[in-house]
Amino acid sequence: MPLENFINTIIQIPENILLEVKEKFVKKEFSKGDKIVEQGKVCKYLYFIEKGLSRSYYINEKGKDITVWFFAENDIMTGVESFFQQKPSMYEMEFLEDSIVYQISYDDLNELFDKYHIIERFGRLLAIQLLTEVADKLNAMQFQSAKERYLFMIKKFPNISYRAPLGHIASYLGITQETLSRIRSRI
Amino acid sequence: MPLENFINTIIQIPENILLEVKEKFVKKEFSKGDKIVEQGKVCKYLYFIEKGLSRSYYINEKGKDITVWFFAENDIMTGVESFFQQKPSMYEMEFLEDSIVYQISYDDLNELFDKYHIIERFGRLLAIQLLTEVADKLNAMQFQSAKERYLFMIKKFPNISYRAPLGHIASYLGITQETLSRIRSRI
DNA sequence: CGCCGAGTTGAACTGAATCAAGAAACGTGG
DNA sequence: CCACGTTTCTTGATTCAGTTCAACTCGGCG
Repeated sequence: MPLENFINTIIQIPENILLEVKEKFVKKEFSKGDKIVEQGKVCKYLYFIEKGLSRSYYINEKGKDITVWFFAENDIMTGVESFFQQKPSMYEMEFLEDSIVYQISYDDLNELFDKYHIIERFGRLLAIQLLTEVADKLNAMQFQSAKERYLFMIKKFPNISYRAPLGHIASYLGITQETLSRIRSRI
Repeated sequence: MPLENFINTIIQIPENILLEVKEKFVKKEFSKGDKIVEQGKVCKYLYFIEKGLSRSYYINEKGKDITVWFFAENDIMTGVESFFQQKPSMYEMEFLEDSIVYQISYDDLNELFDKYHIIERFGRLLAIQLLTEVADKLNAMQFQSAKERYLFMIKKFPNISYRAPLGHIASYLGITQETLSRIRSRI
């Protein structure tokens, strides 16, 4: 089971606790276009994506749609600051494909954190892993050309260009759609 | 005591445990120019800065010195991936001012994580806080002009421009020293 | 059919990089 | 306390990657 495998890549958890964790994660299906977080509202769940694709994004001052992050198979997805601090979200989140996910509510997750030290540890290690990923992207954004960033992204989301519209990918990379189109045509 | 205050801003910890935590953090003084992490070596300690300033940086393919992050009063400083996964560091770290810090070793910290659930939680919440900071900078890097980024940084490190050389600040912002000099002259 | 959103292509423009030369500030030794 | 070399900062001229604006192509679908 993908969720179980994912947890195991981070930390080994005793069978009985793992069972309880899996019980708290509720399987849900979403359709392409479904929104799960709205700007200004609190993000209620943390999701594990078994199958499908989603993104977080916001509309900037100039009315432009900016993709912040993509989430694909075996990713943990949530509005981190909104979910963990239960405050209004800066971002929206929507599915780009019909998707199968497992969701856990803030209260249920905190119950697990309270009850099991090892789950708290799992949370810490997961946060550190996410931190590393964001730091990697920051580094890429800061010191690589548009083309290098595109190739860097392809590594993390190998088939994203067949799955997400060009405009979303471009804003994720911090470039315009036109520039991305030109980069692509030269490969 | 600053370290204690800092911990309290994240989570309330019982007096007796806090005492034990404080015992594990060893006070140290460093001089301007001292290196505490070298590229390719494992980062041994996590530091809390009571007074002073430091930075993490690396030398890129073209031989350019790139500042990754600054750490000032009341910041936690460490090479996150190197320290927590005990693997060779990509970065170096050095002090830019004579500094007073409290350091804790990997083993001692893990002992605390093992022993006290609440410290593990503190670690998780801290990681989430760092994650948010890095995400903020990523957002700034991606969608703001050089000038906006400079002003953004001033908020986070108010007097950095009197404390760190221009070149370090420029590479932190992802721009050249010349560009930063010009931005400054227009303010 | 004809419209509509998604992607492409072209031309002009611009913010920031690069290259190059000086000016200031800084610390170390005589 | 001054002189000298080194590091730090500024300024100018040129170049370039990527933006902007605008027109055009293509495939899908009512």
